[in-house]
Amino acid sequence: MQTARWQKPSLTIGDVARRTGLATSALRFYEQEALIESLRTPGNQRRYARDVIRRVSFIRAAQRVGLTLAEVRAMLDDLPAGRSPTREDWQKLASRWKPWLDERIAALERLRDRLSSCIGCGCLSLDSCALYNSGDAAGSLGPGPR
Amino acid sequence: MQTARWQKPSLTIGDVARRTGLATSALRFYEQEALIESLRTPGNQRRYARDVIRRVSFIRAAQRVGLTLAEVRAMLDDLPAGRSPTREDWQKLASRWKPWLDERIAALERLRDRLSSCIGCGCLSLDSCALYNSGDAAGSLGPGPR
DNA sequence: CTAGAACTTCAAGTAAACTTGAGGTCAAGA
DNA sequence: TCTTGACCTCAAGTTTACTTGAAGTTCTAG
Repeated sequence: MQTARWQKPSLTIGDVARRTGLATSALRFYEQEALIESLRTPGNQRRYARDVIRRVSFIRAAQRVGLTLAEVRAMLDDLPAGRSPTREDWQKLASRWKPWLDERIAALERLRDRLSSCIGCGCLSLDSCALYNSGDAAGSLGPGPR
Repeated sequence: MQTARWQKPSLTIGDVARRTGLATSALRFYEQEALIESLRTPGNQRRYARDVIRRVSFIRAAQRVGLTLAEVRAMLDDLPAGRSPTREDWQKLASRWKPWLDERIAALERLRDRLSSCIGCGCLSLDSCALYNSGDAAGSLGPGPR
């Protein structure tokens, strides 16, 4: 077990795992994918700044709403590498991604509302139902795996 | 090319592919996964009822908002196999899935609003920012691939 | 100083959702 | 009838997002 004896900004990978709820293997994977960073001790063990916990939380939150890690990386690349992000950095990130988020929210609401309206309308054949007859058909997700 | 000479409810796999925007391989895969059904010609080729197009559209809409195929199958299993779905069938399906959809919509809105509020709040360190300090950390997605 | 928990790398495995390819059959217009 | 595009099956490949395992190293409490 790691005790918090050092006041230096150096969390072990186990500390970060415990605080974020992720497995250490996932954190190593994220680092490999350039989503997070770490310093090394003389003995080659990873040490993380506290920032990383917030960064990981953000990654998970974004993933949970359907962004891929590649998309998350694209988002995080809008933030500066060395320094703390400024308001302008966030402005850029947010304006870039708000339309995407809005679109996704709208799609979800459409599905939900269609489901509900199908209950209300009492259509038995469903031929004229809004749920079905709505240009949602095409492969707007593209090919490949999800 | 298939001409629409028969008025029978029998679309070829190519017809369905064209109308839904999916690849034929995807349709075969869906059938293998028991998401859709087909009849066979004497020559062993698939023939689909028109229903399948709406069913596929539904599957894609649900997938687009983040449901896995397993979840979609669970949804569709709420609908009867042989007969057309009644209002009660839809009622059951909708009441089952509305909370899930509501939760997902809320999560997306949270992410969007946090992003926006971060712009407005002008926090440079982001230590006290709502975006970061909000019990979103834990692995609520569970282990395994996405 | 030493036991053992925690860490290291690297290779390989896994699940989901398909796609691709090989090798062959079916069907409809010229 | 023949040709050719559309269809068939089955096996293997692909991507994403990780996990698991082996084999070895580091760190720290006792």
